[in-house]
Parts: sequence; structure tokens; C-alpha cells
Amino acid sequence: MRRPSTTRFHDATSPIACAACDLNSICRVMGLIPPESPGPRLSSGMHRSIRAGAMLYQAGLPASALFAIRRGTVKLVSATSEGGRRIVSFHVPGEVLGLEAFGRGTYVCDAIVLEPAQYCELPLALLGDRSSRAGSLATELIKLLSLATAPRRDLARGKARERVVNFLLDLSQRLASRGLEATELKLSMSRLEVADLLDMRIEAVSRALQDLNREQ
Amino acid sequence: MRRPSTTRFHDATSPIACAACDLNSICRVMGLIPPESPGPRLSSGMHRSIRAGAMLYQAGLPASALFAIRRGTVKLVSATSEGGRRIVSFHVPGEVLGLEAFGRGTYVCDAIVLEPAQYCELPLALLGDRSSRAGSLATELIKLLSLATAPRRDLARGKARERVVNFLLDLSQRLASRGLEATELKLSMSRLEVADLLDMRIEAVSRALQDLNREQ
DNA sequence: CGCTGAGTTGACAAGATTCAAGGGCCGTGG
DNA sequence: CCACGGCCCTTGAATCTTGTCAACTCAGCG
Repeated sequence: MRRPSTTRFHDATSPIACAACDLNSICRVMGLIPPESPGPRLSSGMHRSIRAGAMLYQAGLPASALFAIRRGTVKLVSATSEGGRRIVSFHVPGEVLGLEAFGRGTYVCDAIVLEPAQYCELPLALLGDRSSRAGSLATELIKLLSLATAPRRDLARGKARERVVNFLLDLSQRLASRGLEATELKLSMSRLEVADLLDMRIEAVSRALQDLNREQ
Repeated sequence: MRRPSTTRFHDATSPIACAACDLNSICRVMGLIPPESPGPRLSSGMHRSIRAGAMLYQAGLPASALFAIRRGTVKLVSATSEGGRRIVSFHVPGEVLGLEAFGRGTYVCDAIVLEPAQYCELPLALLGDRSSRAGSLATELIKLLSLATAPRRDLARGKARERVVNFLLDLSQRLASRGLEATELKLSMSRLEVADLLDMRIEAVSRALQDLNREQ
């Protein structure tokens, strides 16, 4: 699986600290991280490595866990009503995937890893048992889900150039908000994948990136 | 406030039954609807009428309640990073607004009523007190939020004609899924509002609708 | 060392925006 | 009661952007 190279954007590749992960407060409530520990995670069987191209989970299959990305980038792919497939979003370390599990019991997208990645897997069974009892877990879970319901900035809007700029800004801001290197992005996805996300052709993405690079 | 007239699409205007509302299971858990009652709502101070153009809530203000639409259409408007305003979505009876309240404590969009409408208001205070205790309420709330996290079909994609078709299909399906008349839509929003949602110009929306109408 | 796949670039065509004009409906004020 | 103005919608024509098609480079790999 070859990945692009010629842009001047570079990505952060170090694993993220637990403190910057969206699951952090939930892990704490569940006792998976000792309360006094500020960031580093206790030796856990829950975080795993995975190769590029592999799937964290698959649309339609019974949902068994939430997934938190520790390192790498993950794309969500969903089936369109016309029988095609479309990239819905890219996700960076610290973000949580699979939140639709509680409502449906199945995942709605494929979650596909773009680079060799690390992630934590939090089985729903652990959450399910206690959410009906411990109030603070339910509260944290509700908070996490509620944040995810806010409409996200729609990247596939405006002219080609704006879309690409918005895409880069969005990615950069999400990396920066988690303390990752975001001044020089290395795009871990192909032009084709960007084009898919932004509802453009690959040539238009290429041209827009070239233009931006030429203008420094 | 004038509304369009010349399309052959017609809307349902009767208030929705509680049974078809997304808040239904939560209202039941909270005892707001007697368990044996199948649909009709008990005499409640919670549902209200509101005039066209009024706001259910406003972006940035402290969130005080969830809102369930009973009759009419509501648009969500959010501020863009460039200082403009953009229509994020339209909502039909049975849908619940303000779910981002738990995570942020404030609303992220303006919710503006398009026609004379009815809605139910469920104060967060009622939910907040109990979600930490009663497990079944937390469970229902988590289910509701989780369903809302699933990525929605992105309407502002493809060519002008496809966008309009997808918009109409999406609206129709959401009405139909709640038992409302959906074979003949009356669009309660203006061309300008549709154009805003679909990231098009008003002229392109008009032409697409004309084309579709001419082809029956 | 040629193959393959990703990326870039150019030329042209298709599609959308922009600009301009006109029609219909409604409320207002003479 | 009617004329007027405003707003929404429609339509046409010119212009611009993007999609499409094709050719080419470059890097990695057998």
C-alpha cells in the first residue's frame, strides 16, 4: 500500500496521550486509568496495533466495542443509496469511532486504517453492564455522545479551492487541538480519497494543492 | 412571511402522534405519558405553539431543554467560519433538536420555525436530575444520542439535479417514516433556503425543480 | 529494466454561476 | 378599489469553474 509523498505537508506520527483522548474521562470513570496518573495508560490489553488497509469494524456487523485512535489515521466509508461507496470522514488520534453502536447495535460505516495504526478497543459489554447503574459513567457517555451530535463543518461546500483549504484547516485544527504537530501536514490519504471526501475529481484536488503550494 | 406556492409538492400539516416521536420512549420512562396510552399525550404544559420565523433556541445561549417538533418545519442555521450563516438542516415533526446540549451546555445552531408550528419542550433539569439515578432513562437517552451520531446522508453532493432529488427523497422518506403524507410534498421553505442547504444558487434550484416537474 | 499506480498537467466540453429581465402574488397606502 | 412596490420565483444569455479525457512523469517493485 503506497502512500503519497510529494506534498510539503507532514503528519504527526507519535501515539497520542490518554489525556488528549476523547475517551479519557470514560476510561477514568471505569477505573481503566488510575486517578492520579495524568496521562500514561496503565498496562492494558485493550490497545492494539493494526496494519494499513485493515478494518477496525465493518458496516452492518453487530457492534461490539468503541474504538479510540491512538496513532494513525482512519477513514469512515459508507454505502450510498446508489450502490456506491463514499468516504464520510477521516479521523485522527484522540477521536472515538463507533458511537452509533448504542442506538443500532450495528456499525453504519466501514472504519479503514490508512497507515499502520494503534487504537484502544473498549467493549460495549463493559459499558452496558454499568451504564444502567453507575451514574457518572452514564453522564460521561451522554456527554461524549452529545458532543458528537453537533453538526460538523461541511467540507464539501464552495469552490474547489475553498474545499481543499477547509479540509486542510479542519485536519490541522483537529490535530492541533490534541497537541499533535499541525503546522506541516503530511497527508496520509491519497488524492483520490481526498477527492472522494470533498466531492471533487482527483485532478481538481491536485490542481488546488499545487496552487496552494506555489503560493507558499 | 410569504411561502411558495407554485410547486406540485404538498406537505402534511397535522400534528404528529407521540408514538411516532423520537422522544417517545424518554417521555414514557419519565412518566410523562401513561404506559397504557398508545399514542395520545396526556394533557401537558409542555407542548406549545409558535409562530413562523420565531426561534426555538439560539446558538451560544445556555441550553435549557430538548425540543421535539410536533407540527411544522424547523431549520437549523449555524455560523460559518467566514462570518456568514448557513442552513445546516431542515427538521420535520417527530424529530428532536438540541441534543448537543448535554455536551456543551449551549446550543450550536439557531433553530428557526418555518411555519406556524407546535413543539414539546423537555427541560434538561428533568433529565439531569434523574439520568444519574434511573438507569432506564440513561439508557434511552444514550440510545437517542447514539442514533443521532450516525453520519447523515450528505445532500450537498453531486450535480445540481441529484442534489435536489436527494433533498426531496430525504424529506419524503423522513416524513413517510413518521406516517406523514409524503407522496406529494409541499415545500415549506423558500428556494433560497433550499439553495443554501444544498450549496447551490437559487436559479439552479429553480431550474432543477422545473425540470423535475416537467418530467412529471 | 519495464511495469504499475499515484500524481500532475493541458485541452476541451459540460455544467453551474452570474447578470439581467420579467411575471405573479400580496400588502400598503393613496 | 386600484396602483405601487417588494419579494419570490422563473427564464435567458454570457462567463467561469469543474469534469472529462488524454498524455506524461515519477517512484517503487518484480
